[in-house]
Amino acid sequence: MIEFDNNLPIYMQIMSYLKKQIIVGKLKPSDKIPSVRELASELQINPNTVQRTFSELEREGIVETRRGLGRYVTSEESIIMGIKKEMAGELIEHFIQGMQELGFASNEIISIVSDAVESKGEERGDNP
Amino acid sequence: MIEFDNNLPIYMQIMSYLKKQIIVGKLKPSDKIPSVRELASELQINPNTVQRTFSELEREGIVETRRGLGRYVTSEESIIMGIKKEMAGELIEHFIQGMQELGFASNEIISIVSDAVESKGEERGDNP
Amino acid sequence: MIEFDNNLPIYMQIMSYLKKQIIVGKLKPSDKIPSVRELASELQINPNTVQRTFSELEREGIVETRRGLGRYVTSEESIIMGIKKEMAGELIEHFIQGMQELGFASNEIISIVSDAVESKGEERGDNP
Amino acid sequence: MIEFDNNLPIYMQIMSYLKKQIIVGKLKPSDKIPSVRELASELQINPNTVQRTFSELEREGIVETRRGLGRYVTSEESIIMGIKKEMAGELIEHFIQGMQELGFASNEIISIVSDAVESKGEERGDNP
DNA sequence: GTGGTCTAGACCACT
DNA sequence: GTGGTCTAGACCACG
Repeated sequence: MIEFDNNLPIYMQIMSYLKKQIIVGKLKPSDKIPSVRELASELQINPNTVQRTFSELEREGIVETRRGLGRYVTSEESIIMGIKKEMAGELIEHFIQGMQELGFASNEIISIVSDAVESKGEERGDNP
Repeated sequence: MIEFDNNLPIYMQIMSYLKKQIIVGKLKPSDKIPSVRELASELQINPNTVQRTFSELEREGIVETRRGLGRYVTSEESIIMGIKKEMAGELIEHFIQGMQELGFASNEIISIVSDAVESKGEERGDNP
Repeated sequence: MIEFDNNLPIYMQIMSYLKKQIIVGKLKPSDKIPSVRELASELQINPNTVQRTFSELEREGIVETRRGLGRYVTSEESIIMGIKKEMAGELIEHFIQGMQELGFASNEIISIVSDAVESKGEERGDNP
Repeated sequence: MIEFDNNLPIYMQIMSYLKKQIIVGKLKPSDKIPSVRELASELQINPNTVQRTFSELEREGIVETRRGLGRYVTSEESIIMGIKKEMAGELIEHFIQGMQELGFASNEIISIVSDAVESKGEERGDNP
């Protein structure tokens, strides 16, 4: 289940949710993805909104439609790797540019990140 | 001059631009800030939009209006430090959560950031 | 093997494929055509889809069913000539109207077509 | 006013109509295009359908949205030339491939086109 | 005023 | 069953 954040369009939140599912391997290449109606009722949203999500994902080459059968995760792993790189690249770019604009020096940024991942890790028990 | 990104409200982009100016010290506490008309014509945007920017900044305590005199950056440095922390905190939170959702481990995140700040630094000649 | 274009119904793509086979003489009048099952497994599609293709072709008088024997290309050559004219007419009509709507003059259209058929011919070695 | 053809989605028909308007210069670079509501009421269709048309045109870089102001034809003429080439290229490709699959030889295709543009021209009085 | 999103519900073609 | 399109109407943020 997804918790929706009111500031971002729902269809984008589902897009990014599904992309992450694919990237971390919970949805594998050539897997069937839920139908529009299925996902809509599961997420308690309108089928049109789900439809839009899927259309966009298809435009990006991440899912493929087989007429009358349903939608499938693309079988081309290169595309999936591409999305991962793209999403990570955007995160990094946005983060570092933002920090530099706030006046943080390179070494400060690195040490802040180090501290943050450690405390995050502890939260999730990654750091026994 | 600001390059506007169409996905974000213009007034928010100006807000964050002005906040950064204050944080890095280009606008100092108690400095006068440009009038609505001035800024609007400089940025080629609707005065209403600038007006909204200022209202929001005022709501956050970052600028103060002195009737008949104009608007000024707050003189309370604690507020400015607060904004800096807040903006940095949001950046970090967003970044690390995003990277973890993409499946990156803590050490990967740190090394990616290290690489990125280095190459960024070189671009700008920070690393002689 | 046919490469399916997802934008057009599969049954129509097969229809047009079979019509062309007939027009160019690879399937001759009174030839037996493959059974539904055969064609379906050959093209890796649902038998229902093939069934539909055949029904439509039958409706147009292009194939005939002989009960218990199978389906055959019509023996009436006039029908075949008719299809050829019809398909060619549609192509031409669609093409010329489209080009004119794009603002191309008559002489431009002719010279573009001349250029195109020449380069196409070379590709296939028609122009030794 | 556009006459809608039931076989093609309305939003696509409007897209191609607007593209043609731009290509032939009835809509010029940087021209404002009608608002969603305007065009919807003019064409007697639902605003959502127009909205979709515009979104797609924007994705293709043909129109630009200025927040709160409206939509404008792109000012980059290179994009417009690109669409013209693309649309013409598709027409030609589709036409010639189709004719060749029907068994027409290169010289036949050329003479058929010549005949067709002449008669078309006469219809419209281009050939006094 | 503008565009962007969403819901609700319908119809259609395809497999 | 599947996806694709469309209508009707609503709400919101933006300028």
